[in-house]
Amino acid sequence: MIDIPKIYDPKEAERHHYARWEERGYFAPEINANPEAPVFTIVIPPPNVTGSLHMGHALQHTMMDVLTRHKRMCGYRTLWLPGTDHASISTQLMVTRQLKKEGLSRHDLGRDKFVERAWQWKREHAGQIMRQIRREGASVDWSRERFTMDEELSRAVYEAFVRLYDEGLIYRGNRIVNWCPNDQTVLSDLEVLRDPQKGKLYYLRYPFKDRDGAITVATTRPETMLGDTAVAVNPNDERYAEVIGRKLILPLLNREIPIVADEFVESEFGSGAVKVTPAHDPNDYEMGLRHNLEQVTVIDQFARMTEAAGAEFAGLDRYQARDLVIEKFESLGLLEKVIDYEFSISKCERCKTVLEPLISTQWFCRMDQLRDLALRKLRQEGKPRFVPQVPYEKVYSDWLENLRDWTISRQLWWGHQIPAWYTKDGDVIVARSVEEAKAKAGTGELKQDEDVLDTWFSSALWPFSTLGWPDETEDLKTFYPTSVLITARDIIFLWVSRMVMTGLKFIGKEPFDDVYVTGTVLDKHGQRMSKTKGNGIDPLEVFDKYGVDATRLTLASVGSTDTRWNEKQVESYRNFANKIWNAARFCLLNSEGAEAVEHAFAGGPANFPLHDRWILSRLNKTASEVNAQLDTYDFHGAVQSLYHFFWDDFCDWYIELSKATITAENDSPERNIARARLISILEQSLRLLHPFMPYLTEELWQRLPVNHSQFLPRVYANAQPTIMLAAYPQCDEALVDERAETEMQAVIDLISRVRNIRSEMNIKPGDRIELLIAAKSDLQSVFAASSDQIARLTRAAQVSIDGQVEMPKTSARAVLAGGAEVAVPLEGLIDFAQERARLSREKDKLQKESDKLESQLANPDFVARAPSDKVAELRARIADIAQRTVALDQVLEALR
RNA sequence: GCCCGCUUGGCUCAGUGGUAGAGCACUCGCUUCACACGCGAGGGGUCAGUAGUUCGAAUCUACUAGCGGGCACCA
Repeated sequence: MIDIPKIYDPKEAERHHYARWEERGYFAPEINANPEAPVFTIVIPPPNVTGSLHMGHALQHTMMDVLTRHKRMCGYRTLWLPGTDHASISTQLMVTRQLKKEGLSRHDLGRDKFVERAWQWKREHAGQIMRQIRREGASVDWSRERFTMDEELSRAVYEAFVRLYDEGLIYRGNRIVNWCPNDQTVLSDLEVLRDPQKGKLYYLRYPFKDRDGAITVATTRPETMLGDTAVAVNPNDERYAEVIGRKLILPLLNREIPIVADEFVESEFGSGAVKVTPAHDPNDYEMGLRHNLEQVTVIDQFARMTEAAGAEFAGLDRYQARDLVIEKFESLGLLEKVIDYEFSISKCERCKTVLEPLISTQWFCRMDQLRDLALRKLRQEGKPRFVPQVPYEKVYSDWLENLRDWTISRQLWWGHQIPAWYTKDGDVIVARSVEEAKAKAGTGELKQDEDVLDTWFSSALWPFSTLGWPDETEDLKTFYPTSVLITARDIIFLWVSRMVMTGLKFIGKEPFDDVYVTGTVLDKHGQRMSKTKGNGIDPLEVFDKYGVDATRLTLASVGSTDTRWNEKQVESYRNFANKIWNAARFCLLNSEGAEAVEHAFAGGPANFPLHDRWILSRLNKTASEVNAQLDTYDFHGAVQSLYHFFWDDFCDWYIELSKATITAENDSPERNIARARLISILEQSLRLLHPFMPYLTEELWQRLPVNHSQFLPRVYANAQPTIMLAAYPQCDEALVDERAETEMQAVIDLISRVRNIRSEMNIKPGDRIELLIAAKSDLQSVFAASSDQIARLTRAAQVSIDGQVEMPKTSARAVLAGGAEVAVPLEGLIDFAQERARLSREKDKLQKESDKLESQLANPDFVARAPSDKVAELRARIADIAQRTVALDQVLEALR
């Protein structure tokens, strides 16, 4: 006899199957030998090499794997391509930290050695997240794993850079940028964090040059006044109309600065006059350009005051300088007032340092043309298609419309060094390689730009650089555009939009048909999980505690809406996994004699017993639902359909209904065919479940006494049987049987009502009862055919069925839909009062429902305007209730 | 300031014009020969509020309130 534990141990299954799938090459698209097969492609959003798996990854990977496994089983050639990105800033941060422990700075090491250390660090750490992805069960094709700094992908980066430069879409310029004084690099607008702060607003007086009095300006950053080169007012502000053009004396430095008029200034705010610091504020920078103002840099790249700030300030930290400025204004009587003020401050997304706007020379990518490509694609062809469309399509297009040029250089060493070289004369040569640069320059004396590119620049090329671009590889032709991108909403701008733009630019096709935006798993208080808050849940710990499959079901259920983490939910899916395990255990313990399971339902359903026709109908409807749900990214709905089918239909009813035949001692053909059918339904259910629960389903499927290769399409002729390559069940319309479902429902209702009587009349579970059933001809034959099962499931010793039955007075009764009645004789046991109360409650319920329906029907507008089938349906329901009410009245009368 | 989302039983969430659902929690009864990570039977919601559209609204529209998010920022 087979020995199967009562409790499913997920670790056992997780240990074995993944390695086997991977070794045998099942994840690679080549496993499908049909060159005509449709193609399904996903590229993974590359995690940082520095990172480890968090809940967001687990969520996205679950959905990607569900889709990939589903399509693979549906006969597609599927490619899910894994990889990581090099994460310039964070990796450099990590390596720098490591060096610091050795008492070294990156400059002590020098660029080459530093980069070598970074590679070493990458080799040591990339393995971790790759192991974690394996643990998830992700069916990614490891043979195509990529890293953004691989030679091939780097080639794509340089190619893209050169092409964009040659077209004038990349340029080098001197502009105001977001500078991180800690990381010592520029950041793009998207890497800036806006952090609300409680601060102060300082009102400073600037005296006129040639007359008494002063103009008051308000500022949150007094130290920047040292770099002021003007004061601006609104041209329509009458208060200041006559001072426009006059000169002020900038206190502390005694610099002469003009009063200019600019529409940007809002008269209502502060004093209505704005100090202008072109070198240290983006808006002032713009204003400075409009009025030809001098740019005086008073803060340096370390956020310290420069010589230009004056001898007293030079070398001070910006915050020390602030205090000193205020102190001096106060002593000069030029500090009008200081008020509390809330505003947002720009911080570095990674290290949270307050950024310093600085003017510096950087490389930029012009976005106007690229943006237009993306917008046109969206407006004319609706691509890519966002799911859910609301609100993401609008979020995406709104952002594109207001797009500014992208700062792509970074003052870092780890990353793609900008492929620009400078000659001694200062000429710039942009080329794919140093050799090409030398050839272009006609000289070997070149110095390469020190900076590297923003990591997102290489990520933007990911959907095609990973497939071999710029070469026209077979992979590129076959797998691009990819089918769907699954990602979190916070990188729609950083990443999704940029991939679309580069894809359209370089390939002429959008990189993916669909973009599915997942919801976010929040903590139990509704807060986003984050490292700094320390409220994150480690998916690996959840895997350990509840199993990977249960975790996957939980995450798939999140879908596209934010959901609070609820461990009880995982527990319930763990229980579901155990339920599946035990259902299979039952089937296996009763599998002796079951032969040719794949032919268990041969011969068509016409002569099958009701419960077989019913479960086939339910199974095929479920297959239909789940296929449709997965095609529309309704992960939550698919999980619900599967859960309901397996637990409620298959376990609670089909298995129970089958037991009468299956557990028979004798080796009869009826018993054996019923056993085969039970296993067949289980086998198909496992295939339906597999994309969500890969480990459990493989484990059980392998144990089934079936000819496994029968379920594998021919294109896998050389593969060992595995459920992951078996065909995904499709709906066979011929097996959808509404009549069987209606009839089965009547049987289920009957059994439920009798159980209700047993419970309410306090009949002991072990006590056998007698059932008297009265039903009209059609229902009568249905009940008659199922009488053994009815007896078993109501624990009845005897079941009598007839058209008309004399119901004993001492019986508990129930009136069913369709006018059927059931009585449970309870000689001497029945409490008349209790039974009357029970039936009255039931009658009240019916009455309430009937009243509601009647009032609807009483409305002439309803009858006139509602669709006729709705009206008919209503009438039928009323009639049924009326019939049942009459019957109930008779029973009540008899109990008097 | 602009834009968006959410508000359904104690909790976490489904449900998008026609009889309010699930899981968990709760009550009662069960060591019934797959499963106590279980089985059977129950209780519990005027679907945030107001007004409207409609024969009919949890579902569509408008407004209000609360919560959450995005974007732009006022120095």
